[in-house]
Amino acid sequence: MYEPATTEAFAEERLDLGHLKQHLGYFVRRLQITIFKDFIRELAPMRLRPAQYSVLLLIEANPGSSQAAIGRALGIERARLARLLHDLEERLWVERRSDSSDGRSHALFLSREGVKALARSKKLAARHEAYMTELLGGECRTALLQLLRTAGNRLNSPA
Amino acid sequence: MYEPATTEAFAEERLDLGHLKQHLGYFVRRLQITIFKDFIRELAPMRLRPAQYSVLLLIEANPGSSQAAIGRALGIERARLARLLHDLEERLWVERRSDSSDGRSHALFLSREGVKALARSKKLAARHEAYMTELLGGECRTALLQLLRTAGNRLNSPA
DNA sequence: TATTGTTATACTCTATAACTATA
DNA sequence: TATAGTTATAGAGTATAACAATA
Repeated sequence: MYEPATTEAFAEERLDLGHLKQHLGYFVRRLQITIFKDFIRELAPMRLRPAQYSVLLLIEANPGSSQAAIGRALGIERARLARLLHDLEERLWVERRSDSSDGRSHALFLSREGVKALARSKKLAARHEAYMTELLGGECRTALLQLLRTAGNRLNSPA
Repeated sequence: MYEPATTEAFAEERLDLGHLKQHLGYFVRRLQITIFKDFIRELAPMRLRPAQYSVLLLIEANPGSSQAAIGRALGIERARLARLLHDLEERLWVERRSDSSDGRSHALFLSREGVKALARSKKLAARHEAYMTELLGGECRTALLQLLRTAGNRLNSPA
């Protein structure tokens, strides 16, 4: 009657997610963890975490921005951003210059080294994206990206 | 020429996300944070975090499961799950009984109080889902849920 | 040897509060 | 008074390693 085999198979069987299957947050969280783990693994040679990478990209796209503006755009608390930038400044990748028009603000720029480091990081990030695309399938990834942008717009526009 | 107004508007303008717009992980992370914040806010009366809630749901759907099985299903490290369950056991919501067939395992069950607490929590979680649906739009939410489940299956099936 | 569960440690991220200096 | 930036602290989540008990 294959009882032993059946028992073993049962032991390996996936558990029922139950009511969790109805929760968007559960699937979003699992996907986010998977993506970040792979990103962190791929970017490990640059010792760059996702938040640090996102800050570099925003400074690149918006040179001279204040810490407050970067923090608002990325949803990073100013206290945390201050320490994060301190680290990037120590690596000589980011420069904080005092803003002439507002003595409280720092204007942020990438240094030459920062530009080079970001270029290397982008190549690793592209490998990460390629691997995720391979796992998810190109159509699935594209559809997800589209939907998530829409969701982001709807969640942030009223604010 | 409206120069002052233009300057003010520019100061309030959203920054360019730059290359970040190409990264699935960025949008997934932002959505996950938004959803979890609302969940935590709504479930605050139960002092229940997302991970704790997911564990309760899995025990409900799979009574008698071991900690190892629950941890594998949810991707929670056994070390963390041990402390998480210790807390739920202290509240008298979860019971850990020794498994007769395997002396190493604990079989997990909801207590009567646990069942009641979970029922109350589900009502709050439903309010959270309703609010998120309101923000995202029902069609967007349904499409997202569908896509995220597909993504989850593709990411977990090879493992 | 491998697995289950526990304890402990360290690091990241998040959330506050308190403080300064500027506006 | 409000904002920009800094520092400090505490809590949650994650990743390890080490250990005892059991398989």
